Amino acid sequence: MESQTPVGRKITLNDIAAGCGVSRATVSLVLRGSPLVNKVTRARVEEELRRQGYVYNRAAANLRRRTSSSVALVINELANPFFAEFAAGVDDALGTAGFVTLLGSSGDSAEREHAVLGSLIEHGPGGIILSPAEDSEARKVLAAVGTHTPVVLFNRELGGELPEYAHWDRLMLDNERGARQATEHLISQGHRHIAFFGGHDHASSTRERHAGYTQAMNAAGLAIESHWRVQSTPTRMDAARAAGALFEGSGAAPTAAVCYNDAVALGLMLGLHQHGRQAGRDFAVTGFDDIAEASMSMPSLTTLTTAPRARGRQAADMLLARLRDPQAPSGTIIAPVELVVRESSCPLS
Amino acid sequence: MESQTPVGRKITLNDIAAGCGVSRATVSLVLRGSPLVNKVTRARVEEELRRQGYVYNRAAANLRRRTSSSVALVINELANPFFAEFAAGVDDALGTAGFVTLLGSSGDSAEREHAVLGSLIEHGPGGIILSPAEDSEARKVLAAVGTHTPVVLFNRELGGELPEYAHWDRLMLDNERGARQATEHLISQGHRHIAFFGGHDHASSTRERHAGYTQAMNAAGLAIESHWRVQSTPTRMDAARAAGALFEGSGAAPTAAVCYNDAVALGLMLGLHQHGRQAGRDFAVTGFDDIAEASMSMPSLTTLTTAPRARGRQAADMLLARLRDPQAPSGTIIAPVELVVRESSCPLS
DNA sequence: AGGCGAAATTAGAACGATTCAAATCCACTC
DNA sequence: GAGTGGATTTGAATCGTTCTAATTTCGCCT
Repeated sequence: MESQTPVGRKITLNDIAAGCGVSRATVSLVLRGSPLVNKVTRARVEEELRRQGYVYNRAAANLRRRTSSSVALVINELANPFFAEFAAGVDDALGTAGFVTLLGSSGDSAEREHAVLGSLIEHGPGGIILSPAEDSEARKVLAAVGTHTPVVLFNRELGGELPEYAHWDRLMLDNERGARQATEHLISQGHRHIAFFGGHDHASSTRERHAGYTQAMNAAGLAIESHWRVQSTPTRMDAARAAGALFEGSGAAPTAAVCYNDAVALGLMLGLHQHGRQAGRDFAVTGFDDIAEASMSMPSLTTLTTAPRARGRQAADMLLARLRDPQAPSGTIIAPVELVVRESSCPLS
Repeated sequence: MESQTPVGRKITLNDIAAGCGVSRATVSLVLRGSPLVNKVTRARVEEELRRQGYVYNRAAANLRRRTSSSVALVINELANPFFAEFAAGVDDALGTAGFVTLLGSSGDSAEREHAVLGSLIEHGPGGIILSPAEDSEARKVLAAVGTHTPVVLFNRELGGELPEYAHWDRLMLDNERGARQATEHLISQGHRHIAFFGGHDHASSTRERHAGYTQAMNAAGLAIESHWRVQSTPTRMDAARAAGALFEGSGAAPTAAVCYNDAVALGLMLGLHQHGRQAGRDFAVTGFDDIAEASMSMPSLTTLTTAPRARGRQAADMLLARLRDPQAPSGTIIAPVELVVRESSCPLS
């Protein structure tokens, strides 16, 4: 019997109230399952709601209650599987908590990020989860989001100083420890000439991973040649292009490389061919992220798994906790990463 | 001089109006750049907006104007790079049109999809872009979104019949033409014995691709041996397993294969080794999708690129056009796919 | 019949913007 | 100095919900 009119105006509380001879307030109470309303009235109203095909207008409700039921998620590069997984995790957790995700993608440009934040903030999200663009600055982000909306930062630090009254939460990966583990693993495979490949030193995550690598090398008493540090954009293409630089220095050529991330590692494996080497046979490679392709590549890639989907859920949970208690002291969580050994990290031949 | 109060209540039009001795209406006009307001008043108001750190409340505006500035995007599996790219494209196009993206992920479950749609619709999106879950049914989707919100379907048809009053737009891929092009390419490379490898015939996309292959073969006057059609689950593993079947028939062995998709093609290339052949040397292979790995594999894979990011922009554009003219007849766009020739489709040796 | 308290319902003012009609202002002209 | 007309400004209603304070209903007791 539920006939929906194929076409017509939007149905509001007033229509329902009029439709069954009761006040707007009562209908509102029914909608929110208040115990105040009488059983039989409730049934009558519910029937009418169904009959007219009512849909709740959450925006109006939020306006009146001065609440929000959305969270903005701003990702530096959604097309990267790592962040796509992260986004899926965020959306999952927010969804089950009854929040809706406002998506924004910055394409790793601070300028675009600023515009996106400005647009999203006008929709009044309860909070923001931000994976910053490479060159994003604290001051500008703060200007865009204002001081009323809590922020959870993921994956990267912002450039510059954040005023202390803005207490933002952080969820970071244990970059340093991960890179150290990867390096130690290569050392245990017999390698002595190990490069650090890819990424840009001005990004905090790159610096941390490089630091972990350096620590492991120092701890093992191994020297590092300057041409073993090759920077690149964190994409496969650029990494493949940059591979040659590893073998151009005057000193010893490396026999292994700790890569900034999986994309870069896959690109390096490709680039090695053009310099007469084959990853997993006569050159060892490790990545970072454990994207889906890592286990499927030839050779399969030794890397650090970061469980991006779980991180997404975690970031969402941090934000939800903050919404519940805005006054709680802000915190930083460093998520552990785990080494997954596959074929690409062959022993020294 | 722009001092933002680190903490305090949200600023509204009233605060600004009071702050510079002008009415709420005038401030509203300034905000929307109306030519009605005097230069000097405008300057004064704008200064005050900045001073108090005003942020526009779009929800309130939308309520009054009965408009919407958001679009819901529901994806069956966000973690899949193909859909992640698509989502990035959608968000890009919507963003530049001043819309915000409400994200939802259904995890390819019709049930979850229903819940997600129900939740999103309450936020009053102007329209919905839906990449349906595998088992999603027209009737249930319609019940969730109602008849007031335009829908663009992507990539898959819904099960069951859609009432004719719901005129939804569609954006699908040209499976048939793509497979035909791949086949024609192999023929032009000199191949005469060409197989169609992988996929299950009960899936509509497989049937369409297989039809394209058959057309090209017929048009070239080439006969097809029955053992040149090998089915498999569309995964690399199963494809590698099934490769042998190509060479087991009594008739001529194929020298090339059109594969259902890239995953299957990569699996086949792996499986060929075990039957004494090498893809890109003495056996030609094509894929479908142009996943990231296609260009990185050894040999690199000739395939059909679906440009998922461009599809995303296109879907968004279709929806925006529909919002501009709700009465326009609904349409279906079959997006072209493009052949990318790489190493795997070698000439007949 | 009158009174009382609990249960159920409702009127009406918010929330923060937009919009229309009406009110003001301000040179100028005659 | 009244009249005119264009340029500005504004009061008040409105969007669809929530919420407070009040009002109505009703069963039951004396």
